[in-house]
Amino acid sequence: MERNTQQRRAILAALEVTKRPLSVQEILDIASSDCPGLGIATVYRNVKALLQDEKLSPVELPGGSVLYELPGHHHHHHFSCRKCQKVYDIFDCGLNLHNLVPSGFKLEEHEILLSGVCEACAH
Amino acid sequence: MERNTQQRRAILAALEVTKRPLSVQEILDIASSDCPGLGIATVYRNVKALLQDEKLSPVELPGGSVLYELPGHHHHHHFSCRKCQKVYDIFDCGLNLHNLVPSGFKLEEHEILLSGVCEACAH
DNA sequence: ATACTAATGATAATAGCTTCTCATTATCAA
DNA sequence: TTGATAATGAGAAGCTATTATCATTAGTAT
Repeated sequence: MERNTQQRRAILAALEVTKRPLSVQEILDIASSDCPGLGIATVYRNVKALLQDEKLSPVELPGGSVLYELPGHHHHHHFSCRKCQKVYDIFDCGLNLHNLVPSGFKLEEHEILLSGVCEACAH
Repeated sequence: MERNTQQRRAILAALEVTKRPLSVQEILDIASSDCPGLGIATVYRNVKALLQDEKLSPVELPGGSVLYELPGHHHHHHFSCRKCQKVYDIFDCGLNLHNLVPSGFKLEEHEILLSGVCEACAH
């Protein structure tokens, strides 16, 4: 059976309170204030379990880092700050790219990654 | 001084012939037919040097893999095949996303990554 | 052709991140 | 409460990608 531990509650609380995608290390740092002594292995274990239960969504960034956020949002994009490395959710999606970022944010670059099946593999 | 070795020629030839972004491992595999015995360390060394000389451009994918392609193209996007994992260049960019992919290709997903400076860091 | 030395190939070492191990702790059904 | 055991923390181990080491090879100026 699955136990409702202090550690798991602190991890979920960190994600709920922060409202943006977090790395494993960020989850550890934030949840540690609720739960002193929290170990990195426990964060990894819980993140893995939460992903399998679909209580957490991965956000994969170019460069290799993976962040996690609570699911339930509909389609949205992400804004990555060049200076602080934080990643913010962007909900509006009219594809006028400059309108996507919140006021005060400066959009400098964007990347579009398309995926699907290429011609050679379509058969 | 910089020497024009058989290995470097084979590495550049692999990128010229293939006309799509390649991973270090793919470069090794393809260039090995021109240059049997080619070592992975040599590919890393040459890729690093070519990047510094801006004779090669990195293509960073969500999930962490980094591919390399010859520069000189103007702004373009990439199409990643779900089945064969190959990445193709997409040159047309009208932002009608379905028009971006070549005929015969099936567009299933796209990701947009915006980046810049967030409000908190703008000051 | 020769000498100098940059570049190479094989492999050891490193780095960063993630998972495993295991003794201990804490949750929860009864 | 208590007993069974899932979950934890600490650190070892594993993994993957990249870089360093070093004896040997090969490009280049002469």
